[in-house]
Amino acid sequence: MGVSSMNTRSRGRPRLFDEDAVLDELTQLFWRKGYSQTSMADLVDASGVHKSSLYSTFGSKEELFARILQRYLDARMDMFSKLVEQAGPGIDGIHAFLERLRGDLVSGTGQWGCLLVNSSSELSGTAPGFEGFGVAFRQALRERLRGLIRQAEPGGTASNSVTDQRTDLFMTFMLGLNLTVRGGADENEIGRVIDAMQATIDTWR
Amino acid sequence: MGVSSMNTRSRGRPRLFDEDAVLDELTQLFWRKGYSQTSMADLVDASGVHKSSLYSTFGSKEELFARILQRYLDARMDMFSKLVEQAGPGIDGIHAFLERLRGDLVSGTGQWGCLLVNSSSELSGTAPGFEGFGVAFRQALRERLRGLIRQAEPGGTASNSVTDQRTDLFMTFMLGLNLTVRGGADENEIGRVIDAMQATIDTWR
DNA sequence: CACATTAACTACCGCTCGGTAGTTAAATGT
DNA sequence: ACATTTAACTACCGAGCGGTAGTTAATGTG
Repeated sequence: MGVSSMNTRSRGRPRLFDEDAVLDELTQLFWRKGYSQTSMADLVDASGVHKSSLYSTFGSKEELFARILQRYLDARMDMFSKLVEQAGPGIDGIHAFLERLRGDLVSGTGQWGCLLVNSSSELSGTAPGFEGFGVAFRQALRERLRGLIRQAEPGGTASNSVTDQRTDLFMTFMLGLNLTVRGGADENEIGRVIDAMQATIDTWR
Repeated sequence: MGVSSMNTRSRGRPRLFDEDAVLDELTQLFWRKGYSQTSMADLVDASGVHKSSLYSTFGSKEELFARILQRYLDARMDMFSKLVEQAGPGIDGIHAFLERLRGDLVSGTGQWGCLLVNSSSELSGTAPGFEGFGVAFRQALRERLRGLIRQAEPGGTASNSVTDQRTDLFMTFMLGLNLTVRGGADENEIGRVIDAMQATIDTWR
């Protein structure tokens, strides 16, 4: 048993593309255009991977999208967890959290909103197998946001029910903000909306 | 010139279908399934009107949808204007407004969210000719909500900037609420979200 | 080397999509 | 009665859709 046993590659011809890099590319397409407006031909063009390779690697378009959604969910929840960590304690932590978002929403992929939010809206009422996912994603998001709000009350001054209410309000605000951004709001409108929430959060002191 | 001159029908063969009734029917389809997931075949089946009649009456699918969107916008803004009237003055008026919504969102067409919100999310980043519509619709909605919030401050106790901030917050909340509803939230989750907003509004007294 | 395994690549399939030409039917105008 | 106008209805089109069979090209294994 030499070191070569560690370096065991899979048997046949090796992949010419990096799976993660391709998934990143395809994620952006679905994110920007939505599920049903993105064709397999689009995915082929964007990735440079031939169609049958996509199918043999990821299965059907629906399976591919399900995997991309899960991947995106994991990444986004990790990101939120870290943002909550970095936010710091106290009401100022929530302020910092929101200010961090402000910069991300006006350019780049931020303009497309959140893939989970968009998909939860698009797939409702049509897609089989995606019904429960909107509920699940909001639960995951709520957990993180509850952590953010909870650590803003170091002395335990707020009751659980107050924390829960603030969490629900904050999450609903986050959803609405994402929708505003995706709906084509300019930097001014986005700024005003965030300012409005910051003012409300300030009353929690 | 007898009375018959008042009863002047158009020259050719009369329509067998009622245009408004058909538009109502098609609106529900687009509302539930979204624009791109609704095919012309779906529209034919739902309306009972033959395909070429739909085309000769409404033009292309895109034109038909644009008309339905405008129609829906007008109807919804009328509805909101009336809801604001009925709400009455004071903070209790806003409470009443929200309570009125609570019942509408748990069943029937309310479960599908708002066609304008859904479409503003779906059409962003793909649809040509629909870019500015999300901004326009949020402006129209904001005007109504500003009226609601303004009439809750009879003594002029709040400055314009405070009114504007509350309006932005309330509108963002409304968008998030619609998204939550369309995302498959049950009556409990919807109730909690509305409760959270009611609590915030109560601090405006 | 032959062989098994896996991926790249080509070519194609059946179906649905949005859209339209052409014909028949029902009303009005002269 | 006859022409005109408008709508209902039939039949069809080219393009794009998601998906697949079959072949060629690399790799590891014996």
